[in-house]
Amino acid sequence: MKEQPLKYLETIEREDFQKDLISWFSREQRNLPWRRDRDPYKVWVSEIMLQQTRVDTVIPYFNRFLEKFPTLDALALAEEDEVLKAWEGLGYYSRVRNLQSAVKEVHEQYGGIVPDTPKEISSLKGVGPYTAGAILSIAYGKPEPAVDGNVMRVFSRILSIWLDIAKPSSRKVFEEAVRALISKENPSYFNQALMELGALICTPTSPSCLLCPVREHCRAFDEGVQEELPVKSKKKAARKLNMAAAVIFTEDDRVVIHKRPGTGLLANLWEFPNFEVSTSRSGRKQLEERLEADYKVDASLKAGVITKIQHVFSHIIWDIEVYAGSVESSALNETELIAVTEQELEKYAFPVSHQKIWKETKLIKN
DNA sequence: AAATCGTGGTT
DNA sequence: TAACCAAGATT
Repeated sequence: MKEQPLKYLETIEREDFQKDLISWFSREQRNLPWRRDRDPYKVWVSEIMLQQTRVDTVIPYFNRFLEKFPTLDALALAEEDEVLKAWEGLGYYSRVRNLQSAVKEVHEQYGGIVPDTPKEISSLKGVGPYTAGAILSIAYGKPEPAVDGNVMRVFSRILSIWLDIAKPSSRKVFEEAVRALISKENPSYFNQALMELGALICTPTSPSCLLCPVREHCRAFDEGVQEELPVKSKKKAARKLNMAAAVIFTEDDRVVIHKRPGTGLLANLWEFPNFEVSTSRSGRKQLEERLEADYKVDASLKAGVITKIQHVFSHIIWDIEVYAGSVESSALNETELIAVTEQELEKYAFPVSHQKIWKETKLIKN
């Protein structure tokens, strides 16, 4: 016998639930820049930025991004380096490369109009099940589920669903719940209200049940188990990597940088030359060897470590020793390394770890 | 299914 | 402070 995760679904008074939820959202929703209109392009940009990212972090990025790329066509025609620069510091950079790729597709294949069918919109790069549902419901008023972490948390409590929400297979169960309960009159507010509720009231720890507009519909509150839900397995710890980075100046006081590969971690961002190193030997020696082996560049580095920087990713921790050095600018010809002025550095998108490297180097240099 | 892919804020 | 968390998608 299989446990029925949606055994309480039939007990929800659908019309009452919708009304309580939507009227609360109508009263209490935050005034956010992407809620000023329903422009599918703006909704799209906001949804991509908000993936795994807090509202307060996104707001200034969203405003700057829309200033720089006000329309879908403007983004489609922009240079990728400029787009990455606008994303600098937001993280998960493949989001914005996929976004621009998809926007180009809409520009060329759909006449610049974001498609409004699940099949077409889901085929766009970077648009998964959540984002497809969010755009379809918020921009086009279609009754499609948009199941994110908030929605899984809210419904795990309301319907007392004890599935592990960290498992990919769980999402479809929550989508089924949303399909059964979503308002056909206002799917946009219904979906947004679930997320707003998760963000403001039905929080991961210490949910404010006494302020909750749908408390009377909540099975977990009824049973006093709201703090036990949702069930979420933990992911394994990040692994540490020892790195060494070199801030290398040319005789005319330019700085040597390198563009990362187009796939993988921090794809297409710029960086100071750096390598994984062994702790058993001098980081300086290993750097010089790798600069020669990988880039055919004969640079000379100073002996001491300038500074140590730690940078934590989701799945990796970089411990970086930073060295300074110099090179003849003519030695960089025909290599993957380029030398730019300090002023020009500002135009290149760097990961935060390398922003730290430059900041610390400048502090010590001056 | 489990890893990969960033960063900053909170507990 | 280490762990956890935040409007996920891709491989």
